[in-house]
Amino acid sequence: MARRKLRLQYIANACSRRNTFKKRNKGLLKKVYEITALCDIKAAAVIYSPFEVESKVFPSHPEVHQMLTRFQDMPEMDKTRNMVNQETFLRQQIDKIQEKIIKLKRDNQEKQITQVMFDCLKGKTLSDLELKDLSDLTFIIEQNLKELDIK
Amino acid sequence: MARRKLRLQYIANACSRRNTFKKRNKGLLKKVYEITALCDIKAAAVIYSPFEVESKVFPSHPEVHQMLTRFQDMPEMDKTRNMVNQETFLRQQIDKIQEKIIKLKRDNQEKQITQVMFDCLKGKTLSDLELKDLSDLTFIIEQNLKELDIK
DNA sequence: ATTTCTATCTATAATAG
DNA sequence: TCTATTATAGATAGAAA
Repeated sequence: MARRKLRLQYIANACSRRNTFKKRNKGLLKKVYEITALCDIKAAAVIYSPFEVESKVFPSHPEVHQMLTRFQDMPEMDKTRNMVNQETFLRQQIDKIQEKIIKLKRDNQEKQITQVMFDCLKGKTLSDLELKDLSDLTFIIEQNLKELDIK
Repeated sequence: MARRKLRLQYIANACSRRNTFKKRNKGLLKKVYEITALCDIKAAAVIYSPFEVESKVFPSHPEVHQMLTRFQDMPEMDKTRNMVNQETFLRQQIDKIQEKIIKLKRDNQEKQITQVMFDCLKGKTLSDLELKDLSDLTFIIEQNLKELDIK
């Protein structure tokens, strides 16, 4: 029974792959149901199966269709916020790690922000800046910060 | 710690519900990724989260705000008159700060390398990266985290 | 002080080879 | 089926706001 740790790669053997798919497909749909029941949220999984004529989805097809339709109608930003697939999953992980790194750079942050502020003001006269009020300058600084990926 | 068997019903307690959602959401995404990798199929999960993370807003830095406020409060005549002096002052400050930043960057070289790596990944699609490399990538990320002593 | 969020730990439940 | 592996409930602690 010495089972090796799960290797996360394509299962070449068709029979094993089919078995794994059936088990995991079932487990996945169960998980989707559970999270909707426990947290009272809307969720759906769409799985295109090579073993079935019809792809399995949860919940019923009309409900999923409704959800996806609503999803398409959402503004672009809301889409990216709410849609999660294997691609955005990885990005979320990266974003999360980036946040941690940003935390590590906290001691540098003050100096960097000050740097940006000075860069904004460097060599500029008041009329160059064309500042109406404080918020304008704050906006400029924020833009520069984003370019530096400091946030 | 009496852990009871999972009762599959709405979790009334908001805190527990949120925790459960976050954990299961993460687990669900992992499962979706795994089944796509193992069985080479297309799958996606759409989850409407009631616990949206608040957008990261650049906090107005106290120091910056203080300086800008001081600048704004100057009488109009003094502003223009002091610009030259202020520019000189700013340049000196910039030089000092740039030296400090160079030092800090040298000290944080490892972190920066990691940051660069993530920057390279950012904005790439899944097809840009090779699918089979995803697990390796996750491994690399975890290794980097351990090296950074974040985990 | 208060609250809210996050991370981590461990025992148990659930999954998968 | 059987059990090693994985997921997660519940608790706790500490950080952040």
